[in-house]
Amino acid sequence: MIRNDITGLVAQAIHNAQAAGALPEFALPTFEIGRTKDLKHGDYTTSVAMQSTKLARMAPLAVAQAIAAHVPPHAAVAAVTAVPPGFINFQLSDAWLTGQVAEIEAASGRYGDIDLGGGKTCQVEFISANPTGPLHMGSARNAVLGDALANILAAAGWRIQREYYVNDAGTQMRTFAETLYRRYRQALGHDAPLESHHYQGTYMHDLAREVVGEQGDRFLSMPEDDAIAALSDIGRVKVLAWIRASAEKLHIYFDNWYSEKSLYEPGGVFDHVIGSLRAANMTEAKDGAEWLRTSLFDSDRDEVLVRSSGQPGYYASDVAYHYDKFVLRGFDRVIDVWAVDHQNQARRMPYLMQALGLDPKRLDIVLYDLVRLYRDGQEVKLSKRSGDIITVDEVADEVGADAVRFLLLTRSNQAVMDFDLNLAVQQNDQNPAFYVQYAHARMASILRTAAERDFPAAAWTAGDFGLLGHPAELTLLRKMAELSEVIEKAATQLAPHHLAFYAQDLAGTFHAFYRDCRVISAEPAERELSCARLRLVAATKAVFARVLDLLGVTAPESM
RNA sequence: GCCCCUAUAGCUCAGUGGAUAGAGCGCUAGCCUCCGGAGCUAGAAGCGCAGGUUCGAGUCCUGCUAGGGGUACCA
Repeated sequence: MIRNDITGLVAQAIHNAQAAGALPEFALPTFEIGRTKDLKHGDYTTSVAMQSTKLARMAPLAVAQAIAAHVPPHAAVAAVTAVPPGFINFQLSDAWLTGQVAEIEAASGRYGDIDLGGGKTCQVEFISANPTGPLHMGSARNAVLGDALANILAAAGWRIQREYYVNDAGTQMRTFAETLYRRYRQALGHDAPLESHHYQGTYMHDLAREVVGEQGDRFLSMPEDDAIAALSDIGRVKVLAWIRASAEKLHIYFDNWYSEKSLYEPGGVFDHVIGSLRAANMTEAKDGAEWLRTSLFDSDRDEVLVRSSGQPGYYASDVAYHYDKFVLRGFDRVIDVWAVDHQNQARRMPYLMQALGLDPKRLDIVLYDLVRLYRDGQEVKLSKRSGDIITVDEVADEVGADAVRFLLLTRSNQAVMDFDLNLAVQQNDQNPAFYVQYAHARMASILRTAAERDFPAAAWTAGDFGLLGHPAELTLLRKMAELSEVIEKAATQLAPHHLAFYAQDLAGTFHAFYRDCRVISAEPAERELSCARLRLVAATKAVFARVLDLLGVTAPESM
């Protein structure tokens, strides 16, 4: 990307200035090229001169001037200026900016992609809600965050796999199956009251009736434990189908569904990993349990792998599952998306990596904060236990998948988020999701209108973008040229919200262009300019569609 | 108690140690002979408190206040 070119120019300029005697010899400090806030300062800026004053034993502005005077020429750079107190500013050339139209076209929908990943593999594991009920809105943030992250990392050069980890091995699953068994008996007219720890939601009734419809009463004659085991499998499959449908409603498609239970099959991953941990002397028997010796690392305590009951603990699943991800399946990198209430678990993950002999940096845990739902100004409490839940399906049906996704993505991860159901459902200018979609629809409309007014695509696809030069056109081109930097920031910080804000910026910039520059002109003298502008509009539409695609929001041709 | 996160405009939120802190909603005043007014322009309005580091702090450090979360052989 162009910013990297400028970084290289600055390094070269310092070297040149030193060779010419304009600067004393000193080691190149680490410096960054930043975006300016105001165009009057150019497009890019660096504070390297101010950082080097002590090294150079010169006034900051004098250092800046010496560097600026030795920047090699570059086609994309129109001006390099040194200004008080010591900034060096770079202005992009109009020719480079207008040339981005051709770059966008050549990228065919992948404009702004970068290569941070270098084609390495990265698994993004997200949602992973217990398969004990429908997907509720608490999981929607996880869903949208994980999916957008996967999109963004793919644009940043990683080969992505999306995985759902099915927590089908623990006591939650057992409780679910017991509940289903009782509801099943109730559905057949038997007395089987629920206890307080069972799932109270009405969906369990529906599930039980469905099972009765398909399987009849055959589980009544079985021993209770056998019936519960059978119902556990049947129920899990049905609930996972619900979850899959809900995810698809939000435009989310998983490449793989991984069963926690499968870790514990005889001779399976767990047996394998605990064997190698024992061989490496990484486990220790203590108080009747078997512990992973994580205190060998930065932790101040060990963690239980096998409880004194003989059952593996939860940490054992984490160990075995991540062993499978890294060692057996060979992912170069793994990202787990977890709610902030798992923060303590997240803290322990690096120790697990070290115990397995893996570099902890290959694993990122993305924590996100809670979502508080509001309706009519009142907070809507979510409680799966009491059955008082708001499902993803309800909200997606009411609000639309695009609005859900966009609104959930316009917050940084680690901030408690208020989600206003009333606001989201409004299909008007109060809803930012519609603001960005409207911009895309407007671009589509301009191209349609052009075709009706003697500007078919064939007339302008070779339009001369060198005719572009109006400030509003250049501003629009500048904004589009930022995309690769936004993708880099979002990918590096694992923070998709940067894309959501960029989408709003880009929409605003386009609307300003639309106001200032008439695209379709009937004047013969302006026909060439119209063609150039139509080409710009088509390029903008492509960039906008790309951004919406990364966010998982549809780009409508009309609305 | 200890640990983590958060605190920016009336509201919901952005803000990679840099130059005059931004956006949407709401409020005020304007803008359609002509490509989509679901749009645009202008205005009022803000970094929780106190120190520190730095040439420079909304951003880094310390303390305080307030809110959220976490501190099991649970999942």
